Amino acid sequence: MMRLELDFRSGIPIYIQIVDRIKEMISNGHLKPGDQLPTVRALAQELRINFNTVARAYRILDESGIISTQQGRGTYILEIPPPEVTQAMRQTTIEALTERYLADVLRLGFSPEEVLAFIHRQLKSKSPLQKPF
Amino acid sequence: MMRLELDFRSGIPIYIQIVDRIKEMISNGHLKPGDQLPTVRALAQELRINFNTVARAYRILDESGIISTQQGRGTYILEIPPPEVTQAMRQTTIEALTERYLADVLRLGFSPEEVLAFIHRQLKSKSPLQKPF
DNA sequence: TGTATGATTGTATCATTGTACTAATTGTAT
DNA sequence: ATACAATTAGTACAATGATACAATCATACA
Repeated sequence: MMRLELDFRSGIPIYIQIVDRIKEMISNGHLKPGDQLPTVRALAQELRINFNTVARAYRILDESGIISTQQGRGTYILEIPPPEVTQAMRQTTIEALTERYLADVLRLGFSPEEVLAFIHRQLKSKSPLQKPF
Repeated sequence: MMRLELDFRSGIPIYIQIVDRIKEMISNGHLKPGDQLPTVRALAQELRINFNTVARAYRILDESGIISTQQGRGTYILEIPPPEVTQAMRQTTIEALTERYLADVLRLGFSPEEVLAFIHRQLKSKSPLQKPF
């Protein structure tokens, strides 16, 4: 149960209200990373609204990188790793990733030139930013 | 233990991700004909997903003639991966590998230039190129 | 050997989850 | 009133999970 109250007379769209309440609950610790949010249908029933409205709110939060919605699984509050962690990961991770990538690709029989060509090509048509859960 | 990582936020269905990773591992020799894959339950537990999702991936690979799943016995890489399959896989595999590598690395905050520099550096220290099995 | 039995494997089916698309409703300016 | 845009609802769908099942294997024992 989600103790989330709406004001239907405020003129503020419901999906915005949901977004704001959930942000609040994360800020004040009522929701913690890893917590599962109610399903769109469950929360919709609780609030007596259509589940698509909840889905819209969830989508906004997802695009903001606050939650992770996964079809068939549910929606979860995202872990937000502290900056120093990601910074420490940066160096070791890129080395490991590159090592592994090159090993795999060379093992496939591609030449270094081909690999570079691929990198260049895909770098040009790149849409950035997705995070693993 | 199966080095197989999923991205629950990519929007790409999990069963598709599993199919792709296994194709990759076959292409680059990490999996060889005759090798037994993890049981649907074992892999599911490792990935923290439902075993039916693994089963779905295995079924697709089975229908593609890449693996053989046998009720009560397990699933195995087929002895003779169809040539046209492996050949076609080679291309899609490098594309998938590259795309995933770049996504990972760019997410860490590296610029395309830095990535290219890294690649160049490691390619130099990586002496001869190997042939595909 | 042969067979009984329990464990382990993949399979089938349906429920539950979020998604996509479209239609209806509501608010607001003209 | 009308038109337009934003919001909400209806419907169909795709992905994942839960549960019960069938086939095979491993083991013990006669």
